[in-house]
Amino acid sequence: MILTLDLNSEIPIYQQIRDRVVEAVAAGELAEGAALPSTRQLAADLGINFHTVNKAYDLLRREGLLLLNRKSGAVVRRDARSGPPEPGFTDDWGARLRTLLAEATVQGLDGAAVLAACGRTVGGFRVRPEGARVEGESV
Amino acid sequence: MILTLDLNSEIPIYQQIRDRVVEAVAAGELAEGAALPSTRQLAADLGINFHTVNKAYDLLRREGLLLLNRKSGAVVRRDARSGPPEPGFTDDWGARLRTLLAEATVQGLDGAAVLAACGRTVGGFRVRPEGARVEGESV
DNA sequence: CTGCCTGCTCTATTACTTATAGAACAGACC
DNA sequence: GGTCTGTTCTATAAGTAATAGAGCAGGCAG
Repeated sequence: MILTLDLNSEIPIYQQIRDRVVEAVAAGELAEGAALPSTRQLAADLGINFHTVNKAYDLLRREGLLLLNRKSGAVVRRDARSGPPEPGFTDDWGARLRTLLAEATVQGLDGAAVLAACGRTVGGFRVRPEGARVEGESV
Repeated sequence: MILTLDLNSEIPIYQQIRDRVVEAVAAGELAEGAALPSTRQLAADLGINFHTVNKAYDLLRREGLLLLNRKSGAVVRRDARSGPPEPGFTDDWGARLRTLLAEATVQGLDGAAVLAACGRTVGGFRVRPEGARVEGESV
């Protein structure tokens, strides 16, 4: 798992970690059952505090994406093939989608360009249908 | 401009105001040149502090969407027909799009469903090509 | 001219968030 | 026993969010 962060970004570090993990799972780089680095390990690799990684992992756990325990460490709990969204997710997500697409529209991207960008992005996911690099990866 | 906020949301109020204005412009409810309520007026209508509205308007101004001055008050500076995006916008926006679409993918929405949602959302914009309710609106 | 409304700026306070840090505990594994 | 794991506690410094009040300069209607 190559994880690139921008420590100078206005986006909180723990949020960036969360986003990168979500994207990696969507892209098929991390499949269900894949092990993530331990909080202390990842923190050391990224040069940040392990509490920050802990916060990111805890957020991912609350979102249903990670399974955390002393036994197995941090493990991916679901991916794109694990089943339909949990109830309540789609409404919230739809609202955020509306805001984001409105932003592009307002800035002058026409509907076709917006949809093309969406298509390109979605097409970029699931590039590794069977897991490559799912276990014992380093940052 | 009907502006509905959730004061109990985890999303900051000033951010919600910004998002609603962006969506209204994308939907054609506010066209270039349309006047928005004054900061004090909107704050009173929403039952919040005028500094919070000020912060939202200032954010919209920095994004190039609003024009603020003592003469004309708050006026919409651009809409979907005002021209192409400013340089640098698309990269940042694309990254945020990637994160958001990854989130849906991971939660089990398949590519077709995601693109359908995008299509529906974009199709919902620009419903009023010529401005209705652009001037002197209340909240 | 007066009064009012406008954006705009300043200080200030309270509460929460972010990121840091250090310490400790229980369970698993070799 | 030693080392790794997640987990939990306290603590601190810096930043953000939202509140509040005061004031200024300019436009404009009366």
